[in-house]
Amino acid sequence: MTSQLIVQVAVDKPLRQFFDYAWSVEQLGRKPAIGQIVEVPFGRGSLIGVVVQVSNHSKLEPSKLKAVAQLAPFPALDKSLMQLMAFTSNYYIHGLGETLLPSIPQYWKKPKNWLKQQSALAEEAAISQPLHDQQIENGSKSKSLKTPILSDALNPEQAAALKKLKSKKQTNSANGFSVTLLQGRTGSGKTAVFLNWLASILVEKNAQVLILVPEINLTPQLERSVRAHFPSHTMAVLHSALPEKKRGMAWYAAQTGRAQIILGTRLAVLTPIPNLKAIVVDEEHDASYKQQEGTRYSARDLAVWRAHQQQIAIVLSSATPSLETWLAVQNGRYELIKLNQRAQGGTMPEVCLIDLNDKNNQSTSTKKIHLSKPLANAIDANLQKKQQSLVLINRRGYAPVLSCLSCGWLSQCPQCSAYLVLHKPGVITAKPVLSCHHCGLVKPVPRSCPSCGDVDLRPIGQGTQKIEDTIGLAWPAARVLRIDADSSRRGRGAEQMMQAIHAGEVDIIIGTQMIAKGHDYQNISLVGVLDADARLYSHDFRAPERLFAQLIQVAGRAGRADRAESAYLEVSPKDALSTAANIGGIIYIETRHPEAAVFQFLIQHDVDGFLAHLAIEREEAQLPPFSFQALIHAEGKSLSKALEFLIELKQEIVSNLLPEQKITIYDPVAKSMVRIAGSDRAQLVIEATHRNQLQVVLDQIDGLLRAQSQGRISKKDKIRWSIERDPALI
DNA sequence: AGCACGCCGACT
DNA sequence: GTCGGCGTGCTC
Repeated sequence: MTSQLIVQVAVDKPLRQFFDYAWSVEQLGRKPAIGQIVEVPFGRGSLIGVVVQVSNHSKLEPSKLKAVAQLAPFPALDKSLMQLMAFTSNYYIHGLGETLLPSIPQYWKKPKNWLKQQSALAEEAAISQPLHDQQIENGSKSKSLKTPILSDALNPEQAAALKKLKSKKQTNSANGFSVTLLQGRTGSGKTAVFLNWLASILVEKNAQVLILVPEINLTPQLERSVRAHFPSHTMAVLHSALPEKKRGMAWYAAQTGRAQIILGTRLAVLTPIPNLKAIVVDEEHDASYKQQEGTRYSARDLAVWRAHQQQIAIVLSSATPSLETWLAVQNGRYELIKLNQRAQGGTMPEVCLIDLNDKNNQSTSTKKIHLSKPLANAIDANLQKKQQSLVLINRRGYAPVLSCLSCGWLSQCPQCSAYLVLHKPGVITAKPVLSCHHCGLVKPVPRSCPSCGDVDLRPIGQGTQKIEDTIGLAWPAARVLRIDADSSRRGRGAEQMMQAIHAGEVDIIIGTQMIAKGHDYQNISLVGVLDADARLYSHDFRAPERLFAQLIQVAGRAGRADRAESAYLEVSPKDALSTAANIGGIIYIETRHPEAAVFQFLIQHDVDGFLAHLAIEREEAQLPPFSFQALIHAEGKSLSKALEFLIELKQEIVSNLLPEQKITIYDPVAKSMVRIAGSDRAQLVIEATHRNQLQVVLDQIDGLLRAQSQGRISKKDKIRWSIERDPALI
């Protein structure tokens, strides 16, 4: 006689409890296993859940117990993935079910897709087959297929880096965990180094490797080079823009070990990869590794945790490392491998600051009113040389900081290292106010500059909205292409635009910061950055770090070596000399604060100098990574209700706080973008000096909030709340 | 989170 | 007289 088997199942509901179900081995044809994906009856319908515990008894009356209805047609999620999920759930204070289930592709949450036999699924698995198979199928040998880049194709610096990475495996054979920062400027060949390293790991039978990339629009390019490097390996690509079935099949290929290389965006870090042997996080500093909904995890941080837990090596790659990673190197927790040369021998672009305070730089032409004189002249010259120019503009979405046009004064918070943000009348009070998003200070808007007395105070970033329209008018003969975030996000449009750019069908490209990412613009010799100040002076203390990374990236685009050839082709011999002098490209940055550290280090291309500078600033201000933060978000019908909710919460937390807990709880503040989709949003910043103390307090807060809520909506005033640990944006 | 049950207002 | 508001409680 078989004893009654009970499983506990996690479901995708904002409940902390699991649900008990009976498991019939006869009916289901399999023994219960933790990690098994199941269909269970729930209420009047049914749900997909994951088994998180197996036992032989339930506290529930047997009559209330229902039975597991069906099993997903693949193995249970492996133990180490379940541990990763448990960690993620605990660390980010989000239910296990709400962490587990969103990580499973939609396709597999539809039991009608479970009917297929495993053999049929294996055939459909979305993996790119080894190239020799495709050749046999097609009956043709493609000449366009690149041979893998072998280590002897690397320059000496790359070869040394590769050797160092490979040696890690032997020296740490007992303890396979290591984190290595692969730091090198754009074009230094980081990709070739880590792909060759992965190749050495894939020599092991059945080994799987994970490559994380920031955005979808970056993937096609890297995907191509990964394919080219691994002609005889299977690969699965995972990102959220994939059609449902494709994503399901790619996930299946990873989960069943069929895919040797898993390439994906942040969500791929939560993919089951049973034989994972190495991880690469490309562009590790990139903010898109941060999930901004549901379980708000950092894929980079989870990747490091996963590598540690599985005792494997992880490589973080970046030209401009995050301060967190850079400091971990300084502390000796991570290792560093640096690439300094430009792999293809190009030179670095010159960075030129245009001081907007200087009257000589201000535009004289009415047509080019939005552009400084030096930049307008440079574009003129570039057009004559038949070279492409890229103009980066700023987009709305940055909360305006108040600035004095005559002396450069900025509305800084007297008690924080953040800037006060200008709120329009009616948002916080009837009058416009300045408010600090860190500590909650609210001040009236000064009538004149507190520093020099001038009355010409203006929000930074004002007046750049229409630049897109007017720049086309300034050069009527030029072929102007606009690229915005939306169009570049959609794979097709972006690809076509890139082709047009590469084909030389475009003279001036206008776009937001988004366009600086990922793509190579091989013919661009001039980059203009308009209104960089709006991204420098922000209520968010990480703004300078992001701006620096973006500008370095932009500079990298302008300085690619290949461009030199095409420049020679199109320019007469006489001009060739001046063009040649210009080969590294030029990047012009318009600013009223040329003295800012960001720009000064940028001129020198001094990434480490900038990071060292940042580290000192952050330590002095006791900001992350020298402290640990969390946000409590609140969203309700009115700002006052949302603020009131957080004020009460703060009082409760403070009264529950133990004296030894070194926790700072700031006053609730309105969010930069207060109103979204008809509800007002506010937030509360919590800061701790120790990670563990933050964990304890956040667990307390979670308990407190759940006690007075239904799901994630408070009973009183129906405030929707959420907790965000290690926020990337404040 | 859904979804049902349940007790008070303006209405085909 | 009912249709329907959303407050409270449950889901194995």
